[in-house]
Amino acid sequence: MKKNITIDDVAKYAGVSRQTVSRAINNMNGISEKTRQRVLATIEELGYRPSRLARGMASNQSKTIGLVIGNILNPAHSEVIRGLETMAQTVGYNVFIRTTNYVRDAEIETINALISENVDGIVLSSTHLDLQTVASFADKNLPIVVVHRNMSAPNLTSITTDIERATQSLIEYLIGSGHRKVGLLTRPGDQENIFHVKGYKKGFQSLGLEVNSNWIMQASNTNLEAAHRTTKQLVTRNPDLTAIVAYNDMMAIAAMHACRDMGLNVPDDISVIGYDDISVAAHVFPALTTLRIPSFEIGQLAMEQLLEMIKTPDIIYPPTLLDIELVLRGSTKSRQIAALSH
Amino acid sequence: MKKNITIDDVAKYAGVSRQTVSRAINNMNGISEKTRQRVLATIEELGYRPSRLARGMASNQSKTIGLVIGNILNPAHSEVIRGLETMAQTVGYNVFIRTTNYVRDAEIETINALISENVDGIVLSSTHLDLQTVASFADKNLPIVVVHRNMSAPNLTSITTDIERATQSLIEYLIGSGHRKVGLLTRPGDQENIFHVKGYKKGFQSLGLEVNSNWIMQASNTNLEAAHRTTKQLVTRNPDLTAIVAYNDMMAIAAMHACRDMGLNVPDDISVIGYDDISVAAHVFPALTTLRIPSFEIGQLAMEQLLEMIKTPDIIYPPTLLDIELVLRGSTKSRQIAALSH
DNA sequence: AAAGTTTGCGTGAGCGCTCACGTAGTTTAG
DNA sequence: CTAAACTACGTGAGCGCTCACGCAAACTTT
Repeated sequence: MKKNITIDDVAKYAGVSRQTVSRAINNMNGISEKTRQRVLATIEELGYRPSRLARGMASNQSKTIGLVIGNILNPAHSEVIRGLETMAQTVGYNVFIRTTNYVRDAEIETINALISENVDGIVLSSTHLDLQTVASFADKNLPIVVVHRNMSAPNLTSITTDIERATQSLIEYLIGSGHRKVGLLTRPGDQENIFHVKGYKKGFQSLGLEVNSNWIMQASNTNLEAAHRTTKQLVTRNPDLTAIVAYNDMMAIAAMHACRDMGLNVPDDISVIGYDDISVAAHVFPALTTLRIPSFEIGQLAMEQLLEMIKTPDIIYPPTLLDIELVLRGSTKSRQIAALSH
Repeated sequence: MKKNITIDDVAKYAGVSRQTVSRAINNMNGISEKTRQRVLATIEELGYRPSRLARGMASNQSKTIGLVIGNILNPAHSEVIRGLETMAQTVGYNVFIRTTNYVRDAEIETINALISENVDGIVLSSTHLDLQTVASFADKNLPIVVVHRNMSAPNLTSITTDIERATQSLIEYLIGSGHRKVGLLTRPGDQENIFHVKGYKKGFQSLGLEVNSNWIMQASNTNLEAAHRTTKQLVTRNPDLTAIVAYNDMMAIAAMHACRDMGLNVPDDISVIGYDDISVAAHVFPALTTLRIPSFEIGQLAMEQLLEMIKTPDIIYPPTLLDIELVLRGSTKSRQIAALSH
């Protein structure tokens, strides 16, 4: 058992006071350059590492933030985590990751738990909570960054993409390229609260077309099996669909699989579109057309914003809106003029 | 700013001493059932949550463990993390995740950093470090569980699968089903240290066949682009391969893509096999034949073992070896007798 | 040259817990 | 009926830091 070297050991060894060592490691002033060098040298020599726990206790800053996320299996989520963690590591912060399986109450409980664990801030991914509830948690001592949802309040900001508008554009694009009957494979939940659904409907409406509610189908879960099953139902119910817009790339891959199972060729019989542009999207067959969400960047920016808010609280930081880009690949095909004349 | 309720507040309110409150929340004895109930009631009433930091300071147990992993992008790794975290959450432990990009020195530095952050234990995934180095970190105050590598020492154990043996069996199976020229798409590193390569060679040797070193190709990286590129080179160099064994499912998917790009049909012209059985493997086209690694279970067991070691140190815990199962899907096809007569 | 200002350092307190004791009151053993 | 052994609490110390001071020495200013 290695004895732990404390700040007092360093102080004694360097012949200075505890506080002077503290000044050296925290780059505070009130210490001469000469002393600082000497202290840093002894720190190096003794292999001293300050205790995160003690620091947290004394300063009321744990250098830890919490991430509350539905699940971590989707590679797009992993990208967000990676962005967050990359940023966090460079500034010496830790991340507690907590999964909620998208259960609302679990989110609240998790946030409370994180507070009691003295986190300095929280990143909430795709929360189900409303602005008021989230804002009630946000505090000068607990800034919150919400990801994938647009929110703003004191000590609360967000990093988002405009899924609704991007989906509307996508629908307009699909219709413009000859599609008429476009299915939507989406997640469970109240349709009024799903940007994916709202944008889909707006797309049709903006072109003066009717939306057939049979074309919208919500999987019971965002996993691949549910997506596969639901796509089969969707296609069975609407055999004349020429395109399916999935909720994300993972579900889109399962949707393509389901189409194959139903004897449909992608993209000749039916086009499939996903969201995220996860790394496999370009490698599956057919390669998946997708709306690229900059997940890594979202994670990075979330951490950056959170750090800003920790440093300077009580300011209202404007939400960040990142662009979504349509990446055309082999899973989509335009319909010929014949269809347009219809 | 909500004032933090401390243990002293609870003590005062319940009319007992600090220590009695501590006894109540930690289920220690030396407290009557009646008092315990009363204390727990006031805790509930005041909404008291003990500070993880203070607890850690006082007890020298931070209830936090560290995970050192190469990257988190592979869904198989996410599964390990999920298993670890699921287990951790049920016992109130936190996990610090640190990525190293598979750099050896980063591993050492990361372990040191985690130690200074007072973690109670460490899980090392696919480490490059040798037994001696890892064992030198392991300590009664810092048990270590190594995942995907077989190691054992005091306060050090491992959860693994026998990749070498499974690969050998796979090769034997492939040859048994008529394949003769089997390519290996593997990761960078010294071939002597890659179980994947060792098992591959053993498979041929056990059947008295020559291994052609041209059939082995190491991607410069484990990402999809490198796998795609390397597969093309592998196929170009050996146009007569009838099967490719990839390092994992992600790389196998990229390999299938590369084969298509080269005008080869999978599985008619060439079979492709991966490892892990990640969730998309069953949904890509053709569905991927793979050696299933129980990643979630590995994560769970790693956490369980670590908790055991934290509770009862200085015992040698035997390594755990989990089974690998061959999952046959559409990406493989046996070669006909014609090939066997060769 | 006296007074004010800055610079460089040290000291005590305390963050919120747990640990190792101490001490009454109660039960058990001989 | 008394000594020994619990049971149910309370008390002081301390984990390793930072914060808010305090206080000399050096450096300006008028």
